[in-house]
Amino acid sequence: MRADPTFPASPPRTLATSPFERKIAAFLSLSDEERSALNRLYHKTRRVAAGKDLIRQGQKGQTAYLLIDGWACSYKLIQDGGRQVVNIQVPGDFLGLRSVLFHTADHSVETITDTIVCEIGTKDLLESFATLPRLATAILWTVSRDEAMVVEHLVCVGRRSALQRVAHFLLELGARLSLVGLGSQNGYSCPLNQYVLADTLGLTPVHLNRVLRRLREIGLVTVRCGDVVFDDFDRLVDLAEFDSGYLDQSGSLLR
Amino acid sequence: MRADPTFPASPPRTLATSPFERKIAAFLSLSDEERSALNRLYHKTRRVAAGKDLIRQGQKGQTAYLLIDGWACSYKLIQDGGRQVVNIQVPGDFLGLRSVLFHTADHSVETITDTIVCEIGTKDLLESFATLPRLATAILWTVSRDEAMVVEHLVCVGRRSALQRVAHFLLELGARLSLVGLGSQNGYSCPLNQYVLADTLGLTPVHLNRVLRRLREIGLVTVRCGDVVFDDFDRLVDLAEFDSGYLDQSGSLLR
DNA sequence: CGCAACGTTGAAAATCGTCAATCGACGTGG
DNA sequence: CCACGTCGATTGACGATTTTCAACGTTGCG
Repeated sequence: MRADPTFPASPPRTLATSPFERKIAAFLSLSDEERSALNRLYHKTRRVAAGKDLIRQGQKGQTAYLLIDGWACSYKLIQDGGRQVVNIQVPGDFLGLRSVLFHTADHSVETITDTIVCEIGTKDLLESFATLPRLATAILWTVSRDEAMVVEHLVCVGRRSALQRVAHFLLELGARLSLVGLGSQNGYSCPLNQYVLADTLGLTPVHLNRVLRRLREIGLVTVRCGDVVFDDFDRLVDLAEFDSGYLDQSGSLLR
Repeated sequence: MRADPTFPASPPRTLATSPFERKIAAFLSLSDEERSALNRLYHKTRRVAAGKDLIRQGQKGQTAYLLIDGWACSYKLIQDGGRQVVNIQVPGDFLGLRSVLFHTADHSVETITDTIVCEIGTKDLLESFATLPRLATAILWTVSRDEAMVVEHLVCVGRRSALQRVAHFLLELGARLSLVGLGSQNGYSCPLNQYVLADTLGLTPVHLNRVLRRLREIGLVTVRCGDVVFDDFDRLVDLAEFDSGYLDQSGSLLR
């Protein structure tokens, strides 16, 4: 196992108790008061089956969620029936946070596996800004980080070949999962089927399948049966021109 | 001039004095106290020549700016020397706001025309959250709206044909310019050359040129000599499947 | 004049999508 | 138990889109 700054080998060690605290631990640490106020924002915890729309594009007055366990994806529909998956969400990520300030949801969120989610009281959240400005900053950081990920996704789809795109995506997902202890440089468990991957990467399922085959044949990565196995991590990073700088925001402005 | 909700015919009438106030006027109106606190955040106003990098990817401790006059674009470089333009900025837009909370800038911002920009004291901005929570909400809204635009851009590049992509982009830009009184359903003045357009839309300049020719030949839109002229607005909206819902956030949660 | 930036075009090649079909795994109802 | 349908993965053949390479025209400017 090499010490590569582009890929954290182990999850950060923190004593954070909630998923959100864990997520922002690299950015700032909350006071006890902020911590307890935060816990009051978590409402019902719900189990949601795989393949359900949690948030529906065009829906008014939506709620936001925190993803506790399982996988989800956010996507936008287009008129011909296709869709573009904007982001894959893994445990610790917010769902629908971006458009809490919008009247109607501008995207949908669908569960990919069975999940456990936690409702966020968005009105409480906004009102808590008055007493907890550092919380406001933390939320702003979260939204900014999400945007950074979408931007990198855009770069991938706009300017990389299909081969690089797929490689880059698999590496990025691995890096994100490593941050929460669900992946390593060897690989990770991944419940995404080829249709979701294709919708994410702006490819057709058929072409994605061929690209995956090629990546497997040249000995870089194997995606099969719900597992991603990095056969040659270094060469894969090289091919994808992967640099996790936009993910690794540790040591930020505030502490 | 038809009354089409997808394209505001005239800019909103407000008495807002600063570009940022004008921008968020549809979302919330600020008190006098908030207004004056906001004005204290505006530092030096600078003139910047066309073609300069205002923010450079990888730079540490960057400043954010408000674009007062002129055009700019934010982009990310890729290793082979190419780039992906993430967004075009027009008067009233922020530059570099997304990564104020990041140690190093994750993207670059380049001026396209001669511009006038205004430095934002980002530390003051974050500190002002303590006394002005509504300002925090407004900033969060701004970042969320920017993200919504990037998401729509991603959908364009990932799932639309080159023809639709170009048409959609020209319409979106028109809608944004209309909001600040710089465009209409007839068209607008546009200083973007074909290289910038190509880098924005994930196409080669050569192919972009052919697409523009086709759009002109079928009588939809003419892009020439720094002007965009909508020859058949309705058919263009139809082709692009354009729906400005993600831009028009008027009537939001707060007032 | 000569150079540089931008726009334009043609021809050939590579990439990617579409259509159609097959295969295996899995669950469900008869 | 088995037939059947569904879902996801896979492959081939073909066609469309997009890129690449190369060249040329125009404009503006030192």
